[in-house]
Amino acid sequence: MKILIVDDEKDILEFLSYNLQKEGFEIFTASNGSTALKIAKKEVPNLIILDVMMPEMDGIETCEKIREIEALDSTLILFLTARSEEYSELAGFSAGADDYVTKPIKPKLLISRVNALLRRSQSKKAQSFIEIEELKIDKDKHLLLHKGQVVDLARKEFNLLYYLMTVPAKVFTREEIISNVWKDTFVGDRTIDVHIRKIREKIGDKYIKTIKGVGYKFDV
Amino acid sequence: MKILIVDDEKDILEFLSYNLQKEGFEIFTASNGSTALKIAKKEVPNLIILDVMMPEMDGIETCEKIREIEALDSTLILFLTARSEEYSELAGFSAGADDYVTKPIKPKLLISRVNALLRRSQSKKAQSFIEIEELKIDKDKHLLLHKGQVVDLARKEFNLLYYLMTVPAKVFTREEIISNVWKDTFVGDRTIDVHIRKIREKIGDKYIKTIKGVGYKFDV
DNA sequence: CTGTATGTTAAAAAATTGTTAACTTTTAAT
DNA sequence: ATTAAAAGTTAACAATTTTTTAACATACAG
Repeated sequence: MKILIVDDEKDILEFLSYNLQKEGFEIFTASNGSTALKIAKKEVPNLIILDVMMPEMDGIETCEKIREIEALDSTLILFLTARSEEYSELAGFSAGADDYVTKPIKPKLLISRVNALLRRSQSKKAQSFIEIEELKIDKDKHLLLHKGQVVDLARKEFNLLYYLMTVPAKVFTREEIISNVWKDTFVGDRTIDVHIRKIREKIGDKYIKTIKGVGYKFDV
Repeated sequence: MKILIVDDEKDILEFLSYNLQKEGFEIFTASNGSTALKIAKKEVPNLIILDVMMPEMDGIETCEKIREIEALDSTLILFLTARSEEYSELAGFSAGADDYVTKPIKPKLLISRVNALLRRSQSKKAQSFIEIEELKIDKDKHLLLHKGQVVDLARKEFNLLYYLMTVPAKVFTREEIISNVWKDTFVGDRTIDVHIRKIREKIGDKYIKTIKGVGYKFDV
């Protein structure tokens, strides 16, 4: 794994190089934005650690330039910021950063963040919504759209439908449904049926199918 | 751009004033921490350059006091340190500094760092407001406009609304809200409800939606 | 047909949120 | 430093919605 570290302060470059090299990463360094761009183009690192604060071309600007280079499309960018800013305010994210660490840098924390980032990039980023035919269900927004119309579902109804939709066409037994949607509370079988009915009332009968003697499945 | 320079040595004050004035900044000076606080409160400078080593109230202490003043929330602080300290040990960052420069001061370096800092704060400012339909909320100005009219929100109300608006349509759980708006103080669920109610009183019911069993979301 | 599984309904029970007012803390002004 | 005003928090309870159950109806496989 190649990591490019960009900072105008030699102390920090050495400090980070030392700590990351110890972890077995291949380290490149640059002390300003334009050098960083050159090295990045040549080496195509997996991760670039960028100091936000640099004279001339600062981290944000460098980040934006990097994001314009197609070859560096899957390169991760981690920012070093001086003071902890609120996540949602951090300008770096809009410039295309993937994570940030605040100074003063604790080597252990940095290393775990670097590893987490690289691990995460291996697996695809999970989408928060599932879209099947005329139905779109979004867990983050807790929103169900049916033919573009918002459908109001209570929490259990929502969770149940979402669960069925996670694996379309698979039949879920009531047992599976209870242990996944209700977790550790016990409910009778009829309870599930009632919820299914309420969902059907709201989105129509065609989506949820009953497999007699087995359970329910979401299917189109 | 207003810059407040704080140092107990007159020579340095003059030296820095001269160099920064030449760059077109509006300069204020103070020779000790308590004077600095008074001037800072009155002038609300964009940047404060603080000498770490001062008799009585030192730079670190002054910095902490400044950080407690809400009006100076977006004021940047740059430290002057006498000798290069081990980077990871620099106490200034934990006190809320944004950057530091080591003595002896090279005017060119200082100016480029000052410019980099101010540029950063500008780009932060550029994305400090969110506008959705008839609502415009500006974090820096702590200002909410509803149909072009100013709406007075208390601080917590403001922060809560701003937080919800950062990701429109996403449902935030009370847990998320508490850890982001209240940070590390514990409050009961009812407290959030009360704040939500007060916001609704001021901007109407249509914007903040309750997702029963989940949380609240901002949606149009 | 018959027995079992599922559908349906309404009502009870439980959970969640809304609201008010009292109280505490913070902030700003003197 | 004192004090008044504003902001923030909480408890108590009301209102609302969700969830569950029980009872009974219906469907369907064999």
